[in-house]
Amino acid sequence: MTIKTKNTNTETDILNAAKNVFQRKGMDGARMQEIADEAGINKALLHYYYRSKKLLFEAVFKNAFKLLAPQLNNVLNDDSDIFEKIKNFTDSYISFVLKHPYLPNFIINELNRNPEFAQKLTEDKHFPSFEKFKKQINDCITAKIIRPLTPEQLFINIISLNAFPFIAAPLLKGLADISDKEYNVLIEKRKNEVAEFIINAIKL
Amino acid sequence: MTIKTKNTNTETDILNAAKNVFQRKGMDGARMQEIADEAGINKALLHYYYRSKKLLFEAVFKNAFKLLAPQLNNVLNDDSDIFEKIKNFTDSYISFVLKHPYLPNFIINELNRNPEFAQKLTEDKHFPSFEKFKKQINDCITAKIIRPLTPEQLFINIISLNAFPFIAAPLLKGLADISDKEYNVLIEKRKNEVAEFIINAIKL
DNA sequence: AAACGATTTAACTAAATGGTTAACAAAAGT
DNA sequence: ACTTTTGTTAACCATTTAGTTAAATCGTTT
Repeated sequence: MTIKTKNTNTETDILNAAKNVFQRKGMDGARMQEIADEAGINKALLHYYYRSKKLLFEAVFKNAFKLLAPQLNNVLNDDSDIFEKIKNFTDSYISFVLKHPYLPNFIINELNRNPEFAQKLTEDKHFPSFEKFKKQINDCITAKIIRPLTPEQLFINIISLNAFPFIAAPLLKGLADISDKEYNVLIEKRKNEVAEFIINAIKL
Repeated sequence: MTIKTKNTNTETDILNAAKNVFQRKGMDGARMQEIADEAGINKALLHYYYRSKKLLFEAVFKNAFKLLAPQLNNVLNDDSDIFEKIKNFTDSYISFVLKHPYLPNFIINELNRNPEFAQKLTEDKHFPSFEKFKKQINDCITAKIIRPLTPEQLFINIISLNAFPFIAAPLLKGLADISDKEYNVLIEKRKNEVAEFIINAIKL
């Protein structure tokens, strides 16, 4: 068994550098030279590992989505009851994004600029399915545990309340006149408050 | 009084073309040639009216924000009582974005890529102020009309629920397995449902 | 030591891109 | 009428950019 540490390292170094640059600047704003610099290698080696900018970008994007998908599955495919699920999801999602601050914006952004991407994603075997969540919500409504509303709307609301504060951070900070430090405190509190908010909105 | 129709038309033609291209492709993805084509003029004329890509972009961005600001003022600086305000805002905001689908994503996006922009915006005289809303919410809490929560969190929730479904449309369509047509129907329903959702969440 | 893969260097290409120039046309001012 | 200003164009320029190539170096394996 040969030690291919050096080999493997550069490859992930590149991927990591590319992630940083792409997430900061987007596909169009990113420069191959900048990625090479950030990875501590030269531009030729980039093309040695990933033939083109497009392929490198796709690798980064797939990686990013692979990271996000399990988070979404916390709400779509999890066995806990609806209120627990909402609590768990908000807490874990906010923790997750605090660790990967550029990720949601990156994904949403490139998905907007490239809607065929979304199409391709859904065709993937590992793409989260909506069915289980749909059934759970409809069952809760029948059992009069929550107010009647379509699963789709509830899902959109849950994701909106959790994801938007990160995506629109600069705007919201400006509008609500909050400093960076205060904003972080506020986000931290949302781990509980968002769940409460949603539960109050739907509980019967 | 001379008729400067021709003059004025090309200038706004450019601004309009630039708006379309910038909102579709972003600052980095947009090409001056494409803007010129869309405006039906020569590239040199772009630089005649707006000296550089940067200046043209800033003109487009300011215009976009000027369009959005009054919407935000519907929630921040309006005299109606809190429940009416929420209903009015969701209805009018959703109608507004249906007319300008690319606008929220454009603003949030470029604000993320360029956080100094946000700083500059807040310094503008016409930038919405948060004070009135803050007082209103705190008064409602004291009067036991709504549950206790900070005005900032409520504000973030309101904006999130209204704006995110547009910004993340491709992702949400994919996740909840909704066609474009169905999604529009769903958005239309949100004009009422989002307001209900929020009011249920906060009403005592 | 030969062979191999990983990596660097450095020069290069071809296309795209933002921006300029100079000349021309059309209005407006005199 | 003619001069000045404003609007518009085609051709051009300088720079940037993704991507290539070919030769050299270095480390590991055989």
